Amino acid sequence: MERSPDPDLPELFLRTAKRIRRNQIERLGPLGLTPGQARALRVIARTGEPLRMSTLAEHLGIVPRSATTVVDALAAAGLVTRAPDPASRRATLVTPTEAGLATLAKMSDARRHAAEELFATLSTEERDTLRGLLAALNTTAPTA
Amino acid sequence: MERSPDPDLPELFLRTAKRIRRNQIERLGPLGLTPGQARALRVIARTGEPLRMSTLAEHLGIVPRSATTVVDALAAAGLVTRAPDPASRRATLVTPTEAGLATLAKMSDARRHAAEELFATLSTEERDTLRGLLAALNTTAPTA
DNA sequence: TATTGTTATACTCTATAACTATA
DNA sequence: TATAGTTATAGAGTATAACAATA
Repeated sequence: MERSPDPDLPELFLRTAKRIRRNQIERLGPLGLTPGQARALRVIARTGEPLRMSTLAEHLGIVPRSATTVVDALAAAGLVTRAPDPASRRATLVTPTEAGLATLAKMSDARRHAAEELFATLSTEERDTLRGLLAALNTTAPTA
Repeated sequence: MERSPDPDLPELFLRTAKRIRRNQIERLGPLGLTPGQARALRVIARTGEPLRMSTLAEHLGIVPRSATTVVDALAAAGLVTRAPDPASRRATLVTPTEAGLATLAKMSDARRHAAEELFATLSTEERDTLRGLLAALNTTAPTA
Protein backbone atom coordinates (compact mmCIF):
# COMPACT_ATOMS: atom_id res chain seq x y z
CA MET A 1 0.00 0.00 0.00
CA GLU A 2 0.92 3.63 -0.37
CA ARG A 3 3.15 4.56 2.54
CA SER A 4 3.36 8.25 1.82
CA PRO A 5 4.36 10.90 4.33
CA ASP A 6 1.36 12.57 6.01
CA PRO A 7 -1.50 11.34 3.86
CA ASP A 8 -4.72 13.30 4.14
CA LEU A 9 -7.99 12.10 5.57
CA PRO A 10 -9.63 11.01 2.30
CA GLU A 11 -6.53 9.04 1.36
CA LEU A 12 -6.47 7.34 4.75
CA PHE A 13 -10.11 6.44 4.44
CA LEU A 14 -9.80 4.92 1.01
CA ARG A 15 -6.75 2.96 2.06
CA THR A 16 -8.54 1.53 5.06
CA ALA A 17 -11.63 0.81 3.02
CA LYS A 18 -9.53 -1.16 0.55
CA ARG A 19 -8.19 -3.31 3.35
CA ILE A 20 -11.68 -3.90 4.70
CA ARG A 21 -13.04 -4.79 1.27
CA ARG A 22 -10.29 -7.33 0.62
CA ASN A 23 -10.83 -8.83 4.01
CA GLN A 24 -14.54 -9.17 3.25
CA ILE A 25 -13.89 -10.78 -0.12
CA GLU A 26 -11.80 -13.42 1.62
CA ARG A 27 -14.34 -14.05 4.38
CA LEU A 28 -17.36 -14.08 2.13
CA GLY A 29 -15.87 -16.15 -0.66
CA PRO A 30 -16.54 -19.45 1.13
CA LEU A 31 -20.18 -18.41 1.57
CA GLY A 32 -20.49 -17.66 -2.14
CA LEU A 33 -21.24 -13.99 -1.54
CA THR A 34 -19.67 -10.75 -2.69
CA PRO A 35 -19.45 -7.83 -0.23
CA GLY A 36 -22.26 -5.99 -2.00
CA GLN A 37 -24.54 -9.00 -1.87
CA ALA A 38 -23.77 -9.56 1.80
CA ARG A 39 -24.57 -5.97 2.63
CA ALA A 40 -27.82 -6.11 0.69
CA LEU A 41 -28.81 -9.32 2.47
CA ARG A 42 -28.20 -7.67 5.82
CA VAL A 43 -30.37 -4.71 4.87
CA ILE A 44 -33.13 -6.93 3.53
CA ALA A 45 -33.27 -9.02 6.69
CA ARG A 46 -32.83 -6.12 9.09
CA THR A 47 -36.39 -5.05 9.66
CA GLY A 48 -38.07 -8.43 9.37
CA GLU A 49 -40.38 -6.81 6.84
CA PRO A 50 -40.37 -7.43 3.08
CA LEU A 51 -38.48 -4.61 1.38
CA ARG A 52 -39.23 -2.79 -1.85
CA MET A 53 -36.52 -2.68 -4.49
CA SER A 54 -36.53 1.11 -4.43
CA THR A 55 -36.22 1.18 -0.64
CA LEU A 56 -33.36 -1.28 -0.76
CA ALA A 57 -31.57 0.83 -3.35
CA GLU A 58 -32.02 3.92 -1.22
CA HIS A 59 -30.67 2.21 1.91
CA LEU A 60 -27.66 0.92 0.02
CA GLY A 61 -26.99 4.29 -1.59
CA ILE A 62 -27.21 2.92 -5.12
CA VAL A 63 -29.58 3.48 -8.04
CA PRO A 64 -32.53 1.06 -8.51
CA ARG A 65 -30.96 -0.55 -11.54
CA SER A 66 -27.94 -1.58 -9.45
CA ALA A 67 -30.20 -3.05 -6.80
CA THR A 68 -31.70 -5.29 -9.48
CA THR A 69 -28.30 -6.85 -10.16
CA VAL A 70 -27.62 -7.51 -6.49
CA VAL A 71 -31.04 -9.03 -5.84
CA ASP A 72 -30.76 -11.13 -9.01
CA ALA A 73 -27.65 -12.73 -7.52
CA LEU A 74 -29.22 -13.26 -4.09
CA ALA A 75 -32.33 -14.77 -5.65
CA ALA A 76 -30.27 -17.04 -7.90
CA ALA A 77 -28.48 -18.28 -4.78
CA GLY A 78 -31.82 -18.97 -3.11
CA LEU A 79 -31.23 -16.44 -0.33
CA VAL A 80 -34.14 -14.11 -1.10
CA THR A 81 -37.41 -14.26 -2.99
CA ARG A 82 -39.19 -11.62 -5.04
CA ALA A 83 -42.95 -11.11 -5.00
CA PRO A 84 -45.21 -8.36 -6.27
CA ASP A 85 -46.39 -5.95 -3.59
CA PRO A 86 -50.11 -6.58 -2.98
CA ALA A 87 -50.51 -2.86 -2.33
CA SER A 88 -49.16 -1.90 -5.74
CA ARG A 89 -48.41 -4.50 -8.34
CA ARG A 90 -45.71 -2.49 -10.03
CA ALA A 91 -43.64 -2.63 -6.83
CA THR A 92 -41.57 -5.70 -5.91
CA LEU A 93 -41.07 -6.95 -2.39
CA VAL A 94 -37.90 -8.81 -1.45
CA THR A 95 -37.90 -11.28 1.43
CA PRO A 96 -35.08 -13.40 2.84
CA THR A 97 -35.54 -17.18 2.67
CA GLU A 98 -34.63 -19.61 5.44
CA ALA A 99 -31.34 -20.20 3.67
CA GLY A 100 -30.81 -16.44 3.54
CA LEU A 101 -31.30 -16.07 7.26
CA ALA A 102 -29.00 -19.02 7.93
CA THR A 103 -26.30 -17.46 5.74
CA LEU A 104 -26.76 -14.17 7.55
CA ALA A 105 -26.14 -15.87 10.88
CA LYS A 106 -22.90 -17.39 9.62
CA MET A 107 -21.86 -14.00 8.30
CA SER A 108 -22.26 -12.12 11.53
CA ASP A 109 -19.78 -14.34 13.34
CA ALA A 110 -17.29 -13.88 10.56
CA ARG A 111 -17.89 -10.13 10.61
CA ARG A 112 -17.18 -9.79 14.30
CA HIS A 113 -14.07 -11.87 13.96
CA ALA A 114 -12.80 -9.84 11.02
CA ALA A 115 -13.46 -6.52 12.73
CA GLU A 116 -11.41 -7.70 15.70
CA GLU A 117 -8.58 -8.53 13.37
CA LEU A 118 -8.71 -5.30 11.39
CA PHE A 119 -8.89 -2.99 14.37
CA ALA A 120 -6.66 -5.02 16.65
CA THR A 121 -4.10 -2.23 16.89
CA LEU A 122 -6.61 0.10 18.51
CA SER A 123 -7.67 -0.05 22.14
CA THR A 124 -11.33 -0.37 23.07
CA GLU A 125 -11.46 3.33 23.91
CA GLU A 126 -9.88 4.26 20.61
CA ARG A 127 -12.39 2.16 18.73
CA ASP A 128 -15.25 3.85 20.53
CA THR A 129 -13.80 7.24 19.68
CA LEU A 130 -13.40 6.21 16.06
CA ARG A 131 -16.93 4.84 15.87
CA GLY A 132 -18.28 8.07 17.32
CA LEU A 133 -16.43 10.24 14.85
CA LEU A 134 -17.48 8.11 11.89
CA ALA A 135 -21.08 8.05 13.03
CA ALA A 136 -21.08 11.84 13.28
CA LEU A 137 -19.64 12.02 9.80
CA ASN A 138 -22.29 9.72 8.36
CA THR A 139 -25.38 11.10 9.99
CA THR A 140 -24.80 14.83 9.84
CA ALA A 141 -22.64 15.27 6.78
CA PRO A 142 -24.05 16.46 3.45
CA THR A 143 -24.44 14.08 0.55
CA ALA A 144 -21.35 15.59 -1.06
CA MET B 1 -27.33 5.55 2.18
CA GLU B 2 -27.91 2.90 4.78
CA ARG B 3 -29.17 4.56 7.95
CA SER B 4 -29.09 1.49 10.15
CA PRO B 5 -29.03 1.54 13.93
CA ASP B 6 -25.53 1.17 15.38
CA PRO B 7 -23.56 0.14 12.32
CA ASP B 8 -20.18 -1.43 12.99
CA LEU B 9 -16.80 0.01 12.16
CA PRO B 10 -16.28 -1.72 8.80
CA GLU B 11 -19.72 -0.62 7.65
CA LEU B 12 -19.03 2.96 8.69
CA PHE B 13 -15.74 2.94 6.85
CA LEU B 14 -17.16 1.61 3.62
CA ARG B 15 -20.01 4.09 3.76
CA THR B 16 -17.64 7.00 4.24
CA ALA B 17 -15.33 5.70 1.54
CA LYS B 18 -18.24 5.57 -0.88
CA ARG B 19 -19.02 9.20 -0.19
CA ILE B 20 -15.40 10.17 -0.70
CA ARG B 21 -15.15 8.22 -3.93
CA ARG B 22 -18.25 9.85 -5.39
CA ASN B 23 -17.01 13.23 -4.37
CA GLN B 24 -13.72 12.50 -6.14
CA ILE B 25 -15.46 11.33 -9.29
CA GLU B 26 -17.31 14.63 -9.43
CA ARG B 27 -14.24 16.72 -8.78
CA LEU B 28 -11.96 14.80 -11.12
CA GLY B 29 -14.41 14.44 -13.97
CA PRO B 30 -13.69 17.93 -15.32
CA LEU B 31 -9.96 17.10 -15.30
CA GLY B 32 -10.59 13.91 -17.28
CA LEU B 33 -9.26 11.70 -14.51
CA THR B 34 -10.65 8.79 -12.54
CA PRO B 35 -9.84 8.52 -8.81
CA GLY B 36 -7.41 5.68 -9.45
CA GLN B 37 -5.57 7.63 -12.12
CA ALA B 38 -5.38 10.71 -9.90
CA ARG B 39 -3.95 8.70 -7.06
CA ALA B 40 -1.38 7.10 -9.32
CA LEU B 41 -0.36 10.49 -10.68
CA ARG B 42 0.18 11.77 -7.17
CA VAL B 43 2.37 8.80 -6.30
CA ILE B 44 4.35 9.12 -9.52
CA ALA B 45 5.06 12.80 -8.95
CA ARG B 46 5.67 12.52 -5.23
CA THR B 47 9.36 11.81 -5.08
CA GLY B 48 10.46 13.79 -8.12
CA GLU B 49 12.18 10.60 -9.29
CA PRO B 50 11.09 8.39 -12.19
CA LEU B 51 9.20 5.42 -10.80
CA ARG B 52 9.27 1.78 -11.82
CA MET B 53 5.98 0.13 -12.72
CA SER B 54 6.49 -2.49 -10.02
CA THR B 55 7.23 0.16 -7.40
CA LEU B 56 4.14 2.11 -8.41
CA ALA B 57 2.00 -1.02 -8.12
CA GLU B 58 3.41 -1.70 -4.68
CA HIS B 59 2.74 1.83 -3.46
CA LEU B 60 -0.80 1.71 -4.76
CA GLY B 61 -1.46 -1.69 -3.25
CA ILE B 62 -2.37 -3.25 -6.58
CA VAL B 63 -0.82 -5.96 -8.77
CA PRO B 64 1.55 -4.90 -11.58
CA ARG B 65 -0.97 -5.75 -14.28
CA SER B 66 -3.40 -3.24 -12.79
CA ALA B 67 -0.73 -0.56 -12.72
CA THR B 68 -0.29 -1.05 -16.46
CA THR B 69 -3.92 -0.08 -17.07
CA VAL B 70 -3.67 3.04 -14.95
CA VAL B 71 -0.42 4.19 -16.54
CA ASP B 72 -1.82 3.45 -20.01
CA ALA B 73 -4.57 5.95 -19.29
CA LEU B 74 -2.24 8.57 -17.85
CA ALA B 75 0.12 8.20 -20.81
CA ALA B 76 -2.75 8.43 -23.31
CA ALA B 77 -3.78 11.68 -21.63
CA GLY B 78 -0.22 12.98 -21.95
CA LEU B 79 0.28 13.23 -18.20
CA VAL B 80 3.15 10.77 -17.88
CA THR B 81 5.75 9.18 -20.14
CA ARG B 82 7.23 5.70 -20.11
CA ALA B 83 10.88 5.00 -20.78
CA PRO B 84 13.06 1.93 -20.32
CA ASP B 85 15.23 2.03 -17.22
CA PRO B 86 18.87 2.52 -18.31
CA ALA B 87 19.93 0.30 -15.43
CA SER B 88 17.85 -2.63 -16.65
CA ARG B 89 16.07 -2.50 -19.94
CA ARG B 90 13.31 -4.83 -18.90
CA ALA B 91 12.17 -2.30 -16.28
CA THR B 92 10.03 0.71 -17.22
CA LEU B 93 10.34 4.13 -15.62
CA VAL B 94 7.33 6.40 -15.43
CA THR B 95 7.80 10.18 -15.28
CA PRO B 96 5.22 12.96 -15.06
CA THR B 97 5.11 15.42 -17.96
CA GLU B 98 4.69 19.19 -17.64
CA ALA B 99 0.99 18.68 -18.27
CA GLY B 100 0.94 16.01 -15.57
CA LEU B 101 2.47 18.35 -13.01
CA ALA B 102 0.06 21.12 -14.01
CA THR B 103 -2.91 18.76 -13.58
CA LEU B 104 -1.56 17.70 -10.22
CA ALA B 105 -1.46 21.31 -9.06
CA LYS B 106 -5.08 21.82 -10.05
CA MET B 107 -6.00 18.62 -8.26
CA SER B 108 -4.48 19.52 -4.93
CA ASP B 109 -6.61 22.64 -4.65
CA ALA B 110 -9.71 20.63 -5.42
CA ARG B 111 -8.65 17.99 -2.92
CA ARG B 112 -8.26 20.44 -0.08
CA HIS B 113 -11.59 21.98 -0.89
CA ALA B 114 -13.36 18.65 -1.02
CA ALA B 115 -11.83 17.45 2.24
CA GLU B 116 -13.09 20.61 3.93
CA GLU B 117 -16.54 19.88 2.62
CA LEU B 118 -16.56 16.20 3.56
CA PHE B 119 -15.28 16.67 7.08
CA ALA B 120 -17.01 19.97 7.76
CA THR B 121 -19.06 18.49 10.60
CA LEU B 122 -15.93 17.69 12.60
CA SER B 123 -13.96 20.24 14.58
CA THR B 124 -10.25 20.68 13.96
CA GLU B 125 -9.45 18.65 17.08
CA GLU B 126 -11.77 15.86 16.00
CA ARG B 127 -10.13 15.73 12.59
CA ASP B 128 -6.72 15.47 14.17
CA THR B 129 -7.93 12.67 16.41
CA LEU B 130 -9.42 10.90 13.41
CA ARG B 131 -6.27 11.30 11.36
CA GLY B 132 -4.21 9.92 14.21
CA LEU B 133 -6.41 6.85 14.61
CA LEU B 134 -6.45 6.14 10.90
CA ALA B 135 -2.72 6.58 10.61
CA ALA B 136 -2.21 4.09 13.44
CA LEU B 137 -4.53 1.67 11.67
CA ASN B 138 -2.66 1.96 8.41
CA THR B 139 0.91 1.77 9.58
CA THR B 140 0.73 -0.88 12.26
CA ALA B 141 -2.13 -3.07 11.18
CA PRO B 142 -1.59 -6.42 9.49
CA THR B 143 -2.29 -6.84 5.78
CA ALA B 144 -5.49 -8.69 6.60
C1' DT C 1 -48.60 11.45 -17.21
C1' DA C 2 -45.79 9.62 -13.20
C1' DT C 3 -43.81 5.66 -10.87
C1' DT C 4 -41.45 0.96 -10.36
C1' DG C 5 -38.61 -2.03 -11.96
C1' DT C 6 -36.13 -4.06 -15.61
C1' DT C 7 -33.40 -4.82 -20.17
C1' DA C 8 -29.38 -3.07 -22.53
C1' DT C 9 -25.05 -1.14 -22.29
C1' DA C 10 -20.76 0.77 -20.55
C1' DC C 11 -16.96 2.12 -17.55
C1' DT C 12 -13.79 1.76 -13.32
C1' DC C 13 -11.06 -1.05 -10.61
C1' DT C 14 -9.07 -5.01 -9.75
C1' DA C 15 -7.57 -9.93 -10.30
C1' DT C 16 -5.26 -14.45 -12.34
C1' DA C 17 -2.81 -16.66 -16.03
C1' DA C 18 0.06 -16.90 -19.91
C1' DC C 19 3.39 -14.74 -22.87
C1' DT C 20 7.62 -11.63 -24.25
C1' DA C 21 11.84 -9.59 -23.52
C1' DT C 22 15.42 -9.27 -20.88
C1' DA C 23 18.92 -10.65 -17.23
C1' DT D 1 15.77 -20.00 -14.80
C1' DA D 2 14.11 -15.60 -12.69
C1' DT D 3 12.35 -10.95 -13.29
C1' DA D 4 9.56 -6.86 -15.33
C1' DG D 5 6.03 -5.79 -17.83
C1' DT D 6 2.45 -6.70 -20.86
C1' DT D 7 -1.54 -9.05 -23.61
C1' DA D 8 -5.80 -11.58 -22.73
C1' DT D 9 -9.60 -12.31 -20.01
C1' DA D 10 -12.88 -12.01 -16.19
C1' DG D 11 -15.80 -10.41 -12.44
C1' DA D 12 -17.58 -6.95 -8.95
C1' DG D 13 -19.74 -2.63 -8.52
C1' DT D 14 -21.85 1.00 -10.32
C1' DA D 15 -24.01 4.29 -13.72
C1' DT D 16 -27.21 6.32 -17.58
C1' DA D 17 -30.86 5.65 -20.91
C1' DA D 18 -34.80 3.47 -22.86
C1' DC D 19 -38.72 0.68 -22.11
C1' DA D 20 -42.78 -2.10 -20.03
C1' DA D 21 -46.25 -2.49 -16.77
C1' DT D 22 -49.01 -0.32 -13.63
C1' DA D 23 -51.17 3.54 -11.30
